[in-house]
Amino acid sequence: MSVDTLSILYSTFEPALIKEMETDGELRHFSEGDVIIDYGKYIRTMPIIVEGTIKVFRKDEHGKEILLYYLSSTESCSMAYSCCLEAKKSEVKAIAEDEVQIIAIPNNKLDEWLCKYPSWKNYIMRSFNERFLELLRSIESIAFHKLDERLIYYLKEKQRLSGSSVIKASHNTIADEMATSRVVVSRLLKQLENEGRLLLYRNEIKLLKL
DNA sequence: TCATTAACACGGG
DNA sequence: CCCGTGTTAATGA
Repeated sequence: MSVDTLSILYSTFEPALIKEMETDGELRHFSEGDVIIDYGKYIRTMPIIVEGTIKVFRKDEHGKEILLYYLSSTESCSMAYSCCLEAKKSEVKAIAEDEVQIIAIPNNKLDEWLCKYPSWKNYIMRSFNERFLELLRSIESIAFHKLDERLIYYLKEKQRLSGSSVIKASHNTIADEMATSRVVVSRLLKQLENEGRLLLYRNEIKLLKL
C-alpha cells in the first residue's frame, strides 16, 4: 500500500485497525467508466475510497437511471455496508468517475471491527449520516426543483468534486445522469450562457457565477 | 405548460 | 467523416 494511501487512512483510523486492513483488505483500482458494482449483484466486500470519485445510480421500474450521489476520498457506501451484513443484492449501480482506488474490506470483518475499534464504529456511523444527508439533498432536488435548478445543483456538485470550474462533459452525458433529454440540457445551458453565468465549449463548460 | 422524441443543419476535431 | 451542439416541430403528460 502506498504512503499516500496510508496517510489518508491514518487520519481516520487507529493504527491497529489499519494493520488489519492491510492484511485483510484488498486494494483495487478502477478506471473512468468502469462499473464497480451493478444492479442485482451480490456485495461481498465493502469499499473504502482512497482516491477518485464514484457515482452511484438508481434505476426505476422502467429501466430509467438517475444519478443519486457521488462518493469521494475516504468516503464509503453505507448501501454496501448493509448489503454486506445480510449478503443482499445491490439496489444501485456504481461507476468510476475518474481513476479510482479502493480498499475492499471482506464482509466478515465488518461486524468484528465494530466491537473492536471505536474509530471504525465512528466511521460507519458518520458514513451513514453523510449518505443519508446526501440522499435527502438529491430527493429534494428531484422532487421539488425544476430542471433548471437541478442542472445548477448538478454543475455545482461537479465543480465541488473536481475542484475545477471547468466541467468536462457532453450535454448528452449530463442529460443521462439527470434522467432527462439532451434537448432540455442544451436549451438550459444556452440560457445560462446568455445570462452570463457560464461559457459553453465542445465537451466543456466553464462556470462563472452560479 | 413544459418535457420528450425525432429530425435536421452546422461545424470542429 | 463522426460526434457534439443548437433548434424546431409534433406529441405527450
